[in-house]
Amino acid sequence: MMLLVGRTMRADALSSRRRLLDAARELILKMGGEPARDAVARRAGVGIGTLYRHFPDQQTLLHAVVVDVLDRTIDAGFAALAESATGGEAFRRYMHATIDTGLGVVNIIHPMLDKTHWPDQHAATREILDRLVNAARRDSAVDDSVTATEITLAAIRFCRPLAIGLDPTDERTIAHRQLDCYLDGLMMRPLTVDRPASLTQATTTDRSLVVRPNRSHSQRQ
Amino acid sequence: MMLLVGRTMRADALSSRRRLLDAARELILKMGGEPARDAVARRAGVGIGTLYRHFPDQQTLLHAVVVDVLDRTIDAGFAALAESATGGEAFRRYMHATIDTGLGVVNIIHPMLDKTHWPDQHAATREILDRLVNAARRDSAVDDSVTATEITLAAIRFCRPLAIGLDPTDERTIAHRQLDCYLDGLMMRPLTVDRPASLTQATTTDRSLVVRPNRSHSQRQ
DNA sequence: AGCAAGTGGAGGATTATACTCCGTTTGTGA
DNA sequence: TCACAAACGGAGTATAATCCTCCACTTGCT
Repeated sequence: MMLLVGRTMRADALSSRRRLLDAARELILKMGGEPARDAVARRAGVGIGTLYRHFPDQQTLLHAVVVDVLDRTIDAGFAALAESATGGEAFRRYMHATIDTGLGVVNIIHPMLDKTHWPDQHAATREILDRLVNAARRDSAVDDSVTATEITLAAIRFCRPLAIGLDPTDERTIAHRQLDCYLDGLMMRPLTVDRPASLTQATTTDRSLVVRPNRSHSQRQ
Repeated sequence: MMLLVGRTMRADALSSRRRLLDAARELILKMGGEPARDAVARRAGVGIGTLYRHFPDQQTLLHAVVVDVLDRTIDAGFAALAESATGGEAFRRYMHATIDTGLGVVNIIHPMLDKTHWPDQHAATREILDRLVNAARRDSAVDDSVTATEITLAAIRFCRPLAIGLDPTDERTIAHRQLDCYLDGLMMRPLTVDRPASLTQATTTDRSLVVRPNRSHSQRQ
């Protein structure tokens, strides 16, 4: 009767669970809030009854989505740390992975859950992020003004769909390309001025760059 | 009986209209789709009856939102072109303005409107964007691979709220800061490699930079 | 083959949204 | 200041979406 997660689960149940978690995550990222249960089941391609058996209430579903996303992101974080040559590369790799895992969903869901927690995953995610930021700092890929919070906010931004009806492939391509530009900008931060003179005037040969963290934003408007 | 837009309108009606347009725009950006009429009125702080008097149906409302946003963006575009010293500066300024005007709403709404158009505003917006991109290219602030389409997609990304319950001020600050990083990355694109060697290794003095448009994205996973 | 485990979806209860109507309030011009 | 058209607000009803249960049917596993 009771549905146990793990090896004891039947194959089709496992597949249903996966589809439901994916569907829920995608809908939350799209809508920016709690998705309709029917919509989750429809998108997952399973019956509504199946959804209710796996996740008796919304809390259970949202909690499972968070744990799933965090687990997958943690894996990606370890892989990035283990397989990258530099701190900057690991950091960049991790950020791209967060688009695919949908990490941003955690921050969107968080305020909707009352007193339900996931201490292990939360601590692990936080620790990995800190390690990645520290590694990137150590290699001078980013300067000390780049914080874990800033990174988290970027992850949320880039994992949300644009809501203009793009197919998933295009959506993904665009997000990764935009993230790359963002990271380029973030990683050049310590050396940038409003813009390097070499970029605005092709004539000059002066490449001395001034440290100025806040750049053009302060001069806007 | 009929509500005419313009000088003939009473002051309170004009104010209601403004509040309604702002509320609708914000909700569309937040939800990524058609907002509930009641929600629009509630957020605008006006009665539901007032909404229906101003905009008898959803089409009328959405159309008005688009025209309003485009008009304000066009103004910002002219200001950016007129008051900026370089093409790159004008371009950057315009992009920041699109966050404040909420330009991205146009692309979100577009597919919902059947056969209703706004030819003047559309043409003007397109022309200004082209002029800005061309000006930026002319000044070598961006290379030729940067297209109007890419810019439009970025505008959509950065004008959407993060959906994590931030207050409007923080939301705005974060968006502008993230956009700045993105633009830094975009504008350095022609000169970047995976990352300039000077950033990853403090030791080297070699600043010769190789042209490679696609950079790190291609090497990701 | 057999059966526990799992699925799907009809259907009734509940809740949200759409829209109208009319009594009350308010801006404006004389 | 007054008078009145213009505009406002929101109660109330119709309609639609969403929630959730229940059980007959299907399927993976031993």
